[in-house]
Amino acid sequence: MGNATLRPPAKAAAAQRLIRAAGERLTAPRTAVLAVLLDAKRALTHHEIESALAPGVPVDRVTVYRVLDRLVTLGLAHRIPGEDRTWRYVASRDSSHGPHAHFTCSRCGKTVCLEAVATPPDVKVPRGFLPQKVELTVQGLCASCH
Amino acid sequence: MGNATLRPPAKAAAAQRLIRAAGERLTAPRTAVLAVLLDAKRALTHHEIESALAPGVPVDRVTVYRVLDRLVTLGLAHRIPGEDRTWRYVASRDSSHGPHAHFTCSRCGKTVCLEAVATPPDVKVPRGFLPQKVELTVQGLCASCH
DNA sequence: GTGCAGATGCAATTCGGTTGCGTCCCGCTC
DNA sequence: GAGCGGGACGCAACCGAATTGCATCTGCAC
Ligand SMILES: [Mn+2]
Ligand SMILES: [Mn+2]
Ligand SMILES: [Zn+2]
Ligand SMILES: [Zn+2]
Repeated sequence: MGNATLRPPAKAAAAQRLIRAAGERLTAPRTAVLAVLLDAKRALTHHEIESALAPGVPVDRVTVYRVLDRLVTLGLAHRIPGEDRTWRYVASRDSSHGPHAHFTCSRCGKTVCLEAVATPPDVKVPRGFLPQKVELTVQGLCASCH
Repeated sequence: MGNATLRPPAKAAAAQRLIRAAGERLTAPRTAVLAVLLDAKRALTHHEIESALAPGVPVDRVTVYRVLDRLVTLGLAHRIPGEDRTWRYVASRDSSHGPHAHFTCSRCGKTVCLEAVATPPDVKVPRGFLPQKVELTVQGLCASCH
């Protein structure tokens, strides 16, 4: 009825579909958190996710952490370690495209996926070492910070 | 006179030379911390550095943090962000060789420089973004963990 | 509708790192 | 070799992201 609710965004339905498809129990916190991620144009911190959630159903901080962990495990999201010691989360748009680089603005912290830049799959490691995952992060200034 | 002191290691003299050469005031904490780094064969956490220091002159935790910051600023050491949200520090062996990749064991946390692997200098970023530093980290299992 | 494994909420805790501030001491000057 | 001044140090308090323990609740298979 024309109410002014800004959250949850239209992505809620998509979120539900993805969670179901992953064979997970469908809960309000999961739907809400994933919807926020699907709606975002950049990587979000736990804190940013929490406040994007606030107006609707309140979700406990710890639950947000646990939901995010779960989404990452399921491959529905990935998380990026930050220079500022906080994780940032992004919905994994398309499970078909591989691991990629990320850019973080050292001034405002804004973090985005560089989907065009694949991480090198062929790094040479010392004898006996078993490489599993390659992380490629670019620090610098974003468009609005320089 | 033949006492069994294990610390500071023989690298103390080298540490003093480097600190002097950087135009810095020579203090016991600085010498001790840098000597530990010069003696290490892998990247060390703040905690590891602190305990490597312990038997000799006790140095305050906070001082260790400040000394490490300073060494990094001076280019005498570099630090590596970890998946476990802790920095690891390495003496910068040779100021002449550029930025390189790192390997971190996801089981034991052991971190080493992959000096042979240079970080790609040419990453393509979105319009208006200014890249400044590229971080290339390989996660996996070290020789003694798999 | 019932039962239960799994999910949530809440409070307390951990832990790497930082800040404020009074005291100390390195290295320069005379 | 004393005197001095600014930087370095030690100590205690603090911060914030993330984790843990546990009681309660709930999605969903039956
Ligand atoms: Mn990404
Ligand atoms: Mn290195
Ligand atoms: Zn920015
Ligand atoms: Zn290992």
